[in-house]
Amino acid sequence: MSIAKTATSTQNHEADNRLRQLVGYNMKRAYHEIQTELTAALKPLKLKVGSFSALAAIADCPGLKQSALAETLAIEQANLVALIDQLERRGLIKRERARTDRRAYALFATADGRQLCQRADIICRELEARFLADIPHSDIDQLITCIQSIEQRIKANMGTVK
Amino acid sequence: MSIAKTATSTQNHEADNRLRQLVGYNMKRAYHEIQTELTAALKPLKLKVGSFSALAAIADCPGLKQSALAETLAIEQANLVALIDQLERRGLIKRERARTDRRAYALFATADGRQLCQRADIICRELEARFLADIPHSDIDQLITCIQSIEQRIKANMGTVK
DNA sequence: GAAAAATACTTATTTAATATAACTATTATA
DNA sequence: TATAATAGTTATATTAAATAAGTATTTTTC
Repeated sequence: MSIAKTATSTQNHEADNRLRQLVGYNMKRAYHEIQTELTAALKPLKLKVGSFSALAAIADCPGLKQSALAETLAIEQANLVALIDQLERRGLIKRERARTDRRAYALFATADGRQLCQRADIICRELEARFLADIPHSDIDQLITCIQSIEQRIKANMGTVK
Repeated sequence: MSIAKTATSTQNHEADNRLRQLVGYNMKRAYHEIQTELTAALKPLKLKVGSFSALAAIADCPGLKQSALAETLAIEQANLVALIDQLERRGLIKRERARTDRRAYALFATADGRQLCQRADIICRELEARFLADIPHSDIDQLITCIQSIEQRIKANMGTVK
């Protein structure tokens, strides 16, 4: 008599064994955890992952235009507007009409914006340092390189093919 | 005269240099690409990333209960209901009242469900194989291990602290 | 130089994933 | 037996992300 491999007998543990072999599934799960922690950590600054990303890019690239920012962060221009609006309302950035192109806005972080960005950046780094503790720097660099190369490969190879 | 480091002079490229040093940011960007491709690849099977995950877990763990599935996939029970409903309506899985606990449902994949799961699984693997080509298997294993350990570290260390 | 096309941003709307809260039925606990 | 906890459901809210259409301006084309 064959014993069915039921949930009870397998203790239901590791029902996602198959999925765990996929890079995508693991990345989704890990990022979800990171995102949850990061969102909580940035809350005191009234920043979210998205608004911090935008602020950091603007602070690091004064005069950046909205369209370029959207491209950099891979978000739709349309979705950027509210984000930028909020940052501007809080006095963290300002919009200036681009001199060469009156359609466009050049974005600049204010002193307040740069300062808050710096604080947020430290929070992010410290958060990551906490859960990356014990992992050698070289491994982390390698991890980042690997993840970036996956992103690049998909953007380059996919879509073009089938 | 100091030349301001404006977007024009920096070509706006790499405004996310700072963010690129963060594991989380890179993971978000990479996963977004993966998810887009995977969603498209599964579309012919009328499966999404979420429904495939649920189907695979059920197929691999016959008799799994909904609550256990939700825990495994780290999604809310409430959000699982519609997912399971759809899979059941399509005849890919069936719900059976657990004999020992009439509150609970034991979930089983049907023959159709197992077959579709198999096809979807192949699609996922082939997709990943395409963008992981050139990366040695050992590196991929290491990558997955690293990502999983990050997930585990966060779940273990965070929340408990501060 | 004028018409047409493209670009930058905005607005409004939709979709999808996720989170939360309250409810019923059943089981476990005190 | 009363109480609390669990499994599933329903309804709702929040959020991120995608889409489509509109205005102003610039670029291209004839």
